Amino acid sequence: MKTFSATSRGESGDEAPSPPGSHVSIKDVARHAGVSPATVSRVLNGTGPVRPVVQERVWAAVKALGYVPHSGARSLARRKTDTVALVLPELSGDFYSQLLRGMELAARQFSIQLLVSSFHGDPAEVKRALAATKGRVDGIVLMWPEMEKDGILQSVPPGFPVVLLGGTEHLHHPQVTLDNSGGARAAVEHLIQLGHKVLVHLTGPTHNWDAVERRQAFFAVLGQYPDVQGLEIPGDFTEESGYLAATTLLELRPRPTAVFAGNDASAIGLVLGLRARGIQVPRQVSVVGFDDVPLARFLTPPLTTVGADVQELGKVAITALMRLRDGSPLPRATVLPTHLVVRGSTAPPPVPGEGGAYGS
Amino acid sequence: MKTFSATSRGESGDEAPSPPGSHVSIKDVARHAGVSPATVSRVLNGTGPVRPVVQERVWAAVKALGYVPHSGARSLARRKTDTVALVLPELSGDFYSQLLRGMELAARQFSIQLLVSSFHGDPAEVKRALAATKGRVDGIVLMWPEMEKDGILQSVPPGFPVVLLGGTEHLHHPQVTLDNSGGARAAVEHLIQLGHKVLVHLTGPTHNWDAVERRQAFFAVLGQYPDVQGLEIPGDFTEESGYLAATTLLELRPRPTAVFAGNDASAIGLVLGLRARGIQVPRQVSVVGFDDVPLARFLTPPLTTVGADVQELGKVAITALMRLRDGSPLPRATVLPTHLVVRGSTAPPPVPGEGGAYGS
DNA sequence: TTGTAGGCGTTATCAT
DNA sequence: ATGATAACGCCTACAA
Repeated sequence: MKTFSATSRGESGDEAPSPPGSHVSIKDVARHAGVSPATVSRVLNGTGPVRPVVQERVWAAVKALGYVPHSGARSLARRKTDTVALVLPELSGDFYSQLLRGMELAARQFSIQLLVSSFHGDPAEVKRALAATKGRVDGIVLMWPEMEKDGILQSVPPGFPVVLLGGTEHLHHPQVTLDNSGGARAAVEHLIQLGHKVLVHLTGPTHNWDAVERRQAFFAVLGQYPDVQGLEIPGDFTEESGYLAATTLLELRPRPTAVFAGNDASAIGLVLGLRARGIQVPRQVSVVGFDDVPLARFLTPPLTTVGADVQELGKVAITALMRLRDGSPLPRATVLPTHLVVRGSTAPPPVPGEGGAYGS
Repeated sequence: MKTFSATSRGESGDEAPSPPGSHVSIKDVARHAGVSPATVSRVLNGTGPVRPVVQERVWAAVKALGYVPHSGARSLARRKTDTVALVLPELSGDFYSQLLRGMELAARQFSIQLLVSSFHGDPAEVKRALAATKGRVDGIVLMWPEMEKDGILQSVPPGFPVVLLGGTEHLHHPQVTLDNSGGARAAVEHLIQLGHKVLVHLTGPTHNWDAVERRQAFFAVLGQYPDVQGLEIPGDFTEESGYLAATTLLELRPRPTAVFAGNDASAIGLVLGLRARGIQVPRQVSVVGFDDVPLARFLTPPLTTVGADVQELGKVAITALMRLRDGSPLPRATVLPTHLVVRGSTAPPPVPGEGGAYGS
């Protein structure tokens, strides 16, 4: 039941000072200021020469009418939207949360807007999302961690600015990624340095690019240490798969004393599963994760893991996209560093005879 | 140095089958199909009658040229963008993460896009963000937890669909909120039921609406229990303020045995601060938070707190906005339930003489 | 320095 | 059933 008196303009400062129902356009401003729409456009955009007196009049009209430019029309005319699309697997979770924050920060710097969408692993959704961005954005940041591509980028015309986020090596677009290999190597070498001789890798999904890179690095490092044995247990990055892996782990022979999990979620699940079976971490089994989620430091014991500046990742992605848009030269790939965070879930292997060994 | 052979169409299925550099419009499709743009528009939108034969021809042309509609132009012509703006205080953090997820889920249902921005407490940013949405969106979800308003909504014309998220009672727009009062009441009553006689409320920022509501509820409940005493310590929702509050708490006389913190972050800080001073939770002091962040259950002891379905909050906000847009009747306010989650950080007060009391 | 006119890519109203 | 034509709101040569 909202009502407006005709004289309510500027009453509480809470609403626009314009008469209700009116959609004021640049023409209205022009008329009110006694000039042409072109002139209004010029003073609004600071383009072209306009006499100071006229500028005053235009601004006055703008304020009086509460005029706000129609960005849609503006975009159409300028062929530039000042908006970029973010097409991500998910929006929730620590990782995406940080990523979004970084992107938002960068977006503010470049004065652009963010159009977000997530596809939850569904290729059809990706295509839909990408198609929906046509004519709405100046560029796209796409994160597609799956290995298969098959025409994901159909609807985006060649030459349109696209930056790939995360490990999708297969498309001809610049990409920004985290150093999965380096991080994984550091993690595995840390375990080896501690003296572990039988390591297990709790893998991520086989079709996930990050998971594949981490797994490859795991075995690559082991290849350099002939006296160290490497096994693997299939997982899928979920906490549950980690929990279940605990059972599998205990049946393995020779008995692993350390696990490099594909990510923190599964590492946490593993720790929980191990504890449920009476196995102590890190006394009997060491565990290292990947991601350094906020929760990692609150776990008991605090989780040793591989961290990265995800916020920075987001910033870099946006910056790269803006470069692309502006036609600046751009490296085909940008790899951001990862670093090992040693906390409490890793320790030297139990010494035989001192009761550290588990099982019968 | 990207190059395209003229015959690369449909080669890898990775790019659009159209010749490079071309921006195909509805006119191109029309020409290719030997019809008028109007007809193409009709078959694309399923509006108006078109002979099946012609439809076939049009679709063929669409596919052949890899045509994708220009949503910008579409929006301008239809005066409908199928996009809504989300103007939030932050994008990162558990709360906003969940909120975003809920909104994204609902957005998918309504086939709309999400334009997001955050303002980090800066009123100027809010105004900028809101102005930037003009002509880009069909509606706005605004979360403005601060008490002051002063023309935040200047740039949005009266009658434009806006839904307020969280406690901002002052604007003439429908709002969707969580039941702060109910949750706070439940928390305080839980402590009283446990037998506590001296309670402390660790407050949030004085200018924050949620904080104010929770504080009011705290004292409202105490008003009903003459034998229970209530004190307050100023905080600001940060973990640090909670940590510092521990010191203040220990100096209070009479000695409080239970604390109702304004949110989880400060509750966690408090628990940490208490522990650093050798005070045991919950044996010596009980603590209850608000929000039920994921971390709460991993704390030692697990935090008793007030939870809510934040994802649902997001869904409801979007749904409300869509209703508004479609002119459906809408309640002025929708309050979503909160619920107490009893975990390990609350217990009966220490019995004097049994060594539970702290301090000298 | 300023105005006029055409166009951005679609949709919608009228004729035909 | 289909095709001109006029918006939608703004920008930008081109003229004046």
